[in-house]
Amino acid sequence: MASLDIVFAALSDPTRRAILQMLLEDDMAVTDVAEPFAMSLAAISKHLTVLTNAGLISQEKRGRVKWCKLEPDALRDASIWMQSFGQFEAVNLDAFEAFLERELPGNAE
Amino acid sequence: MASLDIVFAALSDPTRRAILQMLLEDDMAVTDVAEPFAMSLAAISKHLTVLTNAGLISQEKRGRVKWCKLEPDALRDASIWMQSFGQFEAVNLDAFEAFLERELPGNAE
DNA sequence: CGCAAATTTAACCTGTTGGTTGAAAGTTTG
DNA sequence: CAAACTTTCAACCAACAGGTTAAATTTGCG
Repeated sequence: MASLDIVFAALSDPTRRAILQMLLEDDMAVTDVAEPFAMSLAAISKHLTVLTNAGLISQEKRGRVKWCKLEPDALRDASIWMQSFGQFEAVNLDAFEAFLERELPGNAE
Repeated sequence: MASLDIVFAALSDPTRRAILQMLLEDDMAVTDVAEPFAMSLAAISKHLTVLTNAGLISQEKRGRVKWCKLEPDALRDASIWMQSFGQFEAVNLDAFEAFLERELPGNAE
């Protein structure tokens, strides 16, 4: 399990967060991940390595294409760490309630 | 409002996360924040600047002592960003439910 | 086979991070 | 006032991050 250090550092780059958002939609090949960005394939390849080391994505090579897949479990530790901040949770009640309504229809409230 | 870049980068250092945890207990002077750590006061001062720039703490000088105070609102954006990961939320249901039970007794479920 | 495609590696550059030490600045107190 | 205390500033350093380009690697295909 990647440490919080590694996970938060991986999340601190906007390119990498954008990549994660893209992978929410679907698994993607490296070349397709790189397409929207104004930087070299090599740079994107490095970003993908960082995300992989953080456990935020996994990569599977099929043929000459390497597919990138979101691994959302890695966010759990980071989120749990945040939740340890009791004072914070009170602030964020609205977001949590919205989440609950969406995720557990007819259960919350 | 500090960007996600800055907030996540601030959270990626274990010394800074430890400082935040300490400030959960109570506001603290810079010297007292530094006491448990095996590094110079100047280094801690820099860490506190990073946390301040991220909006995670505030500092108020009273006399010759500068008091550090947790500002948990800054974590909200980061948390909301994480919540945009639908697949992640499903994984984290237990933690969210535990939070709800603790925070909204008699309301959830 | 031989070329094209997909991705990584290597070498390099620049800027930033996290730490150091020593001096400086502002504040309190004897 | 002078000494002590709290904190920051300045200069420096080693290590790392994020980008580049060019070459290498692996795989698919006519």
